[in-house]
Amino acid sequence: MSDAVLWSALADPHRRAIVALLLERPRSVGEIVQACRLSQPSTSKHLRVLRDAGLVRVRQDAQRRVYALDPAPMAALDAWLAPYRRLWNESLDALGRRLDAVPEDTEEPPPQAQKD
Amino acid sequence: MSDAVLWSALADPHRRAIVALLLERPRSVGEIVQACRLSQPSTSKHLRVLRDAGLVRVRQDAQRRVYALDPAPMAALDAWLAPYRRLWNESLDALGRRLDAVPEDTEEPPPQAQKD
DNA sequence: GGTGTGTATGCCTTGACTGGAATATAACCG
DNA sequence: CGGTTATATTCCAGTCAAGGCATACACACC
Repeated sequence: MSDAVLWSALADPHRRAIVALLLERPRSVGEIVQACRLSQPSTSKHLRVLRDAGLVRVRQDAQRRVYALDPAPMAALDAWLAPYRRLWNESLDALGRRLDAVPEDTEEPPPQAQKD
Repeated sequence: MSDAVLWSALADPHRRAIVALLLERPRSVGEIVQACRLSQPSTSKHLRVLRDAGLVRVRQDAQRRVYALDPAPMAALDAWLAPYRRLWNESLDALGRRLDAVPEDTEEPPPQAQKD
Protein backbone atom coordinates (compact mmCIF):
# COMPACT_ATOMS: atom_id res chain seq x y z
CA MET A 1 0.00 0.00 0.00
CA SER A 2 1.41 3.33 -0.99
CA ASP A 3 0.64 6.65 0.60
CA ALA A 4 -1.71 7.40 -2.26
CA VAL A 5 -4.47 6.47 0.18
CA LEU A 6 -3.10 8.97 2.64
CA TRP A 7 -3.09 11.79 0.15
CA SER A 8 -6.53 11.14 -1.21
CA ALA A 9 -7.83 10.88 2.34
CA LEU A 10 -6.40 14.26 3.22
CA ALA A 11 -7.36 15.81 -0.09
CA ASP A 12 -10.87 16.46 1.15
CA PRO A 13 -11.25 19.62 3.28
CA HIS A 14 -13.91 18.07 5.49
CA ARG A 15 -11.61 15.22 6.30
CA ARG A 16 -8.79 17.62 7.10
CA ALA A 17 -11.20 19.41 9.39
CA ILE A 18 -12.05 16.15 11.12
CA VAL A 19 -8.39 15.34 11.53
CA ALA A 20 -7.82 18.78 13.01
CA LEU A 21 -10.68 18.21 15.43
CA LEU A 22 -9.21 14.92 16.51
CA LEU A 23 -5.89 16.56 17.08
CA GLU A 24 -7.40 18.35 20.06
CA ARG A 25 -8.89 15.22 21.54
CA PRO A 26 -10.70 12.04 20.55
CA ARG A 27 -14.36 12.54 19.75
CA SER A 28 -17.49 10.55 19.16
CA VAL A 29 -19.14 10.61 15.75
CA GLY A 30 -21.92 12.80 17.13
CA GLU A 31 -19.49 15.45 18.25
CA ILE A 32 -17.81 15.47 14.87
CA VAL A 33 -21.15 15.76 13.13
CA GLN A 34 -22.00 18.83 15.16
CA ALA A 35 -18.60 20.44 14.81
CA CYS A 36 -18.36 19.93 11.09
CA ARG A 37 -21.94 20.76 10.24
CA LEU A 38 -22.18 17.65 8.16
CA SER A 39 -24.87 15.03 8.03
CA GLN A 40 -24.29 11.94 10.09
CA PRO A 41 -24.03 9.55 7.13
CA SER A 42 -21.61 11.81 5.37
CA THR A 43 -19.50 12.05 8.49
CA SER A 44 -19.49 8.30 8.89
CA LYS A 45 -18.32 7.91 5.33
CA HIS A 46 -15.49 10.38 5.81
CA LEU A 47 -14.48 8.58 8.95
CA ARG A 48 -14.41 5.34 7.02
CA VAL A 49 -12.00 6.83 4.52
CA LEU A 50 -9.81 8.14 7.30
CA ARG A 51 -9.91 4.77 9.01
CA ASP A 52 -8.97 2.96 5.80
CA ALA A 53 -6.07 5.35 5.41
CA GLY A 54 -4.95 4.49 8.91
CA LEU A 55 -5.31 8.07 10.04
CA VAL A 56 -7.78 7.38 12.82
CA ARG A 57 -8.62 4.55 15.17
CA VAL A 58 -11.92 3.71 16.77
CA ARG A 59 -12.74 2.79 20.31
CA GLN A 60 -16.19 1.53 21.14
CA ASP A 61 -17.91 3.07 24.14
CA ALA A 62 -21.37 1.59 24.53
CA GLN A 63 -23.31 2.75 21.48
CA ARG A 64 -20.79 5.44 20.75
CA ARG A 65 -17.68 5.12 18.68
CA VAL A 66 -14.89 7.38 19.73
CA TYR A 67 -12.43 8.25 17.02
CA ALA A 68 -8.85 9.18 17.78
CA LEU A 69 -6.00 10.31 15.62
CA ASP A 70 -3.26 7.86 14.73
CA PRO A 71 -0.13 9.91 14.29
CA ALA A 72 1.88 7.36 12.32
CA PRO A 73 0.63 8.25 8.83
CA MET A 74 1.41 11.88 9.50
CA ALA A 75 4.99 10.82 9.99
CA ALA A 76 4.86 9.33 6.51
CA LEU A 77 3.70 12.68 5.19
CA ASP A 78 6.54 14.33 7.01
CA ALA A 79 8.95 11.88 5.47
CA TRP A 80 7.59 12.74 2.04
CA LEU A 81 8.05 16.38 2.76
CA ALA A 82 11.57 16.03 4.07
CA PRO A 83 13.44 16.26 0.76
CA TYR A 84 11.70 19.53 0.01
CA ARG A 85 12.46 21.03 3.37
CA ARG A 86 16.08 21.48 2.45
CA LEU A 87 14.95 23.39 -0.62
CA TRP A 88 12.80 25.97 1.06
CA ASN A 89 15.29 26.43 3.84
CA GLU A 90 17.74 27.50 1.18
CA SER A 91 15.15 29.90 -0.20
CA LEU A 92 14.45 31.39 3.17
CA ASP A 93 18.12 31.85 3.73
CA ALA A 94 18.41 33.60 0.41
CA LEU A 95 15.47 35.80 1.28
CA GLY A 96 17.02 36.63 4.58
CA ARG A 97 20.28 37.60 2.94
CA ARG A 98 18.43 39.76 0.46
CA LEU A 99 16.50 41.48 3.22
CA ASP A 100 19.73 42.13 5.07
CA ALA A 101 21.23 43.68 2.00
CA VAL A 102 18.29 45.98 1.31
CA PRO A 103 18.01 49.56 2.63
CA GLU A 104 14.89 49.22 4.78
CA ASP A 105 11.10 49.30 4.74
CA THR A 106 11.08 46.12 2.75
CA GLU A 107 9.91 43.99 5.63
CA GLU A 108 7.47 41.29 4.72
CA PRO A 109 3.92 41.58 6.03
CA PRO A 110 2.89 38.57 8.14
CA PRO A 111 2.91 35.77 5.56
CA GLN A 112 0.04 33.41 5.06
CA ALA A 113 -3.17 34.48 6.76
CA GLN A 114 -4.74 31.54 5.12
CA LYS A 115 -7.95 29.85 5.99
CA ASP A 116 -9.06 26.43 4.92
CA MET B 1 -6.68 31.69 -1.17
CA SER B 2 -6.58 28.71 1.09
CA ASP B 3 -4.27 25.79 0.83
CA ALA B 4 -7.14 23.75 -0.54
CA VAL B 5 -5.58 24.35 -3.94
CA LEU B 6 -2.30 23.02 -2.64
CA TRP B 7 -3.86 19.84 -1.35
CA SER B 8 -5.87 19.10 -4.43
CA ALA B 9 -2.82 19.78 -6.55
CA LEU B 10 -0.74 17.28 -4.61
CA ALA B 11 -3.56 14.79 -4.28
CA ASP B 12 -2.87 13.49 -7.76
CA PRO B 13 -0.06 10.92 -7.94
CA HIS B 14 1.09 12.11 -11.34
CA ARG B 15 1.50 15.61 -10.04
CA ARG B 16 3.44 14.35 -7.04
CA ALA B 17 5.66 12.53 -9.49
CA ILE B 18 6.20 15.71 -11.44
CA VAL B 19 7.03 17.61 -8.30
CA ALA B 20 9.49 14.91 -7.32
CA LEU B 21 11.10 15.16 -10.74
CA LEU B 22 11.44 18.91 -10.41
CA LEU B 23 13.02 18.47 -7.03
CA GLU B 24 16.08 17.05 -8.77
CA ARG B 25 16.31 19.86 -11.26
CA PRO B 26 14.16 22.06 -13.49
CA ARG B 27 12.90 20.34 -16.61
CA SER B 28 11.20 21.13 -19.86
CA VAL B 29 7.73 19.83 -20.57
CA GLY B 30 9.12 17.30 -23.00
CA GLU B 31 11.37 15.80 -20.38
CA ILE B 32 8.49 15.52 -17.96
CA VAL B 33 6.34 13.87 -20.60
CA GLN B 34 8.98 11.23 -21.19
CA ALA B 35 9.71 10.65 -17.53
CA CYS B 36 6.09 10.36 -16.47
CA ARG B 37 4.90 8.35 -19.45
CA LEU B 38 2.00 10.73 -19.88
CA SER B 39 0.66 12.35 -22.99
CA GLN B 40 1.85 15.85 -23.67
CA PRO B 41 -1.56 17.50 -23.26
CA SER B 42 -2.17 15.69 -20.01
CA THR B 43 1.21 16.76 -18.74
CA SER B 44 0.54 20.34 -19.70
CA LYS B 45 -2.72 20.27 -17.80
CA HIS B 46 -1.06 18.87 -14.71
CA LEU B 47 1.58 21.55 -14.96
CA ARG B 48 -1.15 24.14 -15.15
CA VAL B 49 -2.66 22.88 -11.94
CA LEU B 50 0.72 22.93 -10.25
CA ARG B 51 1.35 26.43 -11.55
CA ASP B 52 -2.03 27.64 -10.29
CA ALA B 53 -1.20 26.18 -6.92
CA GLY B 54 2.06 28.10 -6.93
CA LEU B 55 4.08 24.93 -6.72
CA VAL B 56 6.05 25.49 -9.90
CA ARG B 57 7.29 28.40 -11.95
CA VAL B 58 7.98 28.57 -15.65
CA ARG B 59 10.90 29.98 -17.51
CA GLN B 60 10.72 30.33 -21.23
CA ASP B 61 13.66 29.09 -23.26
CA ALA B 62 13.00 29.50 -26.97
CA GLN B 63 10.09 27.20 -27.74
CA ARG B 64 10.62 25.28 -24.56
CA ARG B 65 9.14 26.02 -21.19
CA VAL B 66 11.29 24.97 -18.31
CA TYR B 67 9.44 24.28 -15.11
CA ALA B 68 11.04 24.63 -11.73
CA LEU B 69 9.86 23.90 -8.24
CA ASP B 70 8.79 26.77 -6.03
CA PRO B 71 9.45 25.64 -2.48
CA ALA B 72 7.27 28.17 -0.71
CA PRO B 73 3.99 26.23 -0.81
CA MET B 74 5.75 23.25 0.65
CA ALA B 75 6.48 25.37 3.65
CA ALA B 76 2.74 25.88 4.01
CA LEU B 77 2.29 22.14 4.03
CA ASP B 78 4.97 21.87 6.64
CA ALA B 79 3.18 24.46 8.73
CA TRP B 80 -0.02 22.49 8.44
CA LEU B 81 1.82 19.40 9.54
CA ALA B 82 3.55 21.05 12.45
CA PRO B 83 0.83 20.59 15.10
CA TYR B 84 0.78 16.88 14.40
CA ARG B 85 4.51 16.50 14.66
CA ARG B 86 4.35 16.85 18.42
CA LEU B 87 1.84 14.03 18.48
CA TRP B 88 3.84 11.44 16.64
CA ASN B 89 7.00 12.39 18.45
CA GLU B 90 5.20 11.46 21.63
CA SER B 91 4.19 8.18 20.05
CA LEU B 92 7.70 7.42 18.95
CA ASP B 93 8.94 8.21 22.40
CA ALA B 94 6.36 5.85 23.82
CA LEU B 95 7.39 3.20 21.34
CA GLY B 96 10.98 3.69 22.27
CA ARG B 97 10.23 3.33 25.91
CA ARG B 98 8.25 0.19 25.25
CA LEU B 99 11.08 -1.25 23.23
CA ASP B 100 13.50 -0.45 26.00
CA ALA B 101 11.28 -2.20 28.50
CA VAL B 102 10.88 -5.33 26.41
CA PRO B 103 13.22 -8.36 26.74
CA GLU B 104 14.70 -8.32 23.25
CA ASP B 105 14.25 -9.54 19.68
CA THR B 106 11.38 -7.14 19.29
CA GLU B 107 13.28 -4.79 17.07
CA GLU B 108 11.24 -3.23 14.31
CA PRO B 109 12.00 -4.22 10.76
CA PRO B 110 12.92 -1.20 8.62
CA PRO B 111 9.68 0.78 8.59
CA GLN B 112 7.94 2.02 5.49
CA ALA B 113 9.34 0.55 2.30
CA GLN B 114 6.63 2.42 0.56
CA LYS B 115 6.36 3.19 -3.04
CA ASP B 116 4.05 5.71 -4.66
C1' DG C 1 6.22 33.64 -45.34
C1' DG C 2 6.27 28.56 -44.81
C1' DT C 3 7.55 24.61 -42.23
C1' DG C 4 8.68 22.15 -38.06
C1' DT C 5 9.06 21.68 -33.13
C1' DG C 6 7.39 22.47 -28.53
C1' DT C 7 3.58 23.56 -25.60
C1' DA C 8 -1.15 25.02 -24.29
C1' DT C 9 -6.15 24.78 -24.72
C1' DG C 10 -10.98 23.04 -25.87
C1' DC C 11 -14.17 19.50 -26.33
C1' DC C 12 -15.87 15.24 -24.96
C1' DT C 13 -16.42 10.94 -22.52
C1' DT C 14 -15.77 8.29 -18.61
C1' DG C 15 -14.93 7.19 -13.99
C1' DA C 16 -14.68 8.61 -9.16
C1' DC C 17 -16.17 11.07 -5.34
C1' DT C 18 -19.68 13.61 -2.56
C1' DG C 19 -23.85 14.44 -0.23
C1' DG C 20 -28.69 13.34 0.95
C1' DA C 21 -32.41 10.24 2.23
C1' DA C 22 -33.74 5.94 3.62
C1' DT C 23 -32.49 1.89 5.80
C1' DA C 24 -29.80 -1.50 8.36
C1' DT C 25 -27.06 -2.73 12.39
C1' DA C 26 -25.68 -2.54 17.16
C1' DA C 27 -25.97 -1.44 21.96
C1' DC C 28 -28.43 0.31 25.85
C1' DC C 29 -32.74 0.51 28.80
C1' DG C 30 -37.18 -0.47 30.68
C1' DC D 1 -38.88 -8.33 23.93
C1' DG D 2 -39.90 -3.43 22.29
C1' DG D 3 -38.21 1.07 21.97
C1' DT D 4 -34.54 4.42 21.71
C1' DT D 5 -30.04 6.17 20.71
C1' DA D 6 -25.73 6.03 18.04
C1' DT D 7 -23.47 4.75 13.98
C1' DA D 8 -22.79 2.34 9.51
C1' DT D 9 -24.29 1.16 4.92
C1' DT D 10 -26.84 1.30 0.59
C1' DC D 11 -28.86 3.58 -3.22
C1' DC D 12 -29.14 7.37 -6.10
C1' DA D 13 -28.27 11.71 -8.42
C1' DG D 14 -25.28 15.51 -9.18
C1' DT D 15 -20.54 17.19 -9.73
C1' DC D 16 -15.92 17.23 -10.81
C1' DA D 17 -11.59 15.91 -12.47
C1' DA D 18 -8.58 13.08 -15.66
C1' DG D 19 -7.26 11.42 -20.13
C1' DG D 20 -7.48 11.30 -25.22
C1' DC D 21 -7.81 13.62 -29.38
C1' DA D 22 -7.79 17.42 -32.21
C1' DT D 23 -6.42 21.91 -32.59
C1' DA D 24 -4.51 26.45 -31.63
C1' DC D 25 -0.55 29.13 -30.34
C1' DA D 26 4.48 30.46 -30.05
C1' DC D 27 8.98 30.39 -31.48
C1' DA D 28 12.88 29.10 -34.52
C1' DC D 29 14.98 28.21 -38.82
C1' DC D 30 15.15 28.25 -43.74
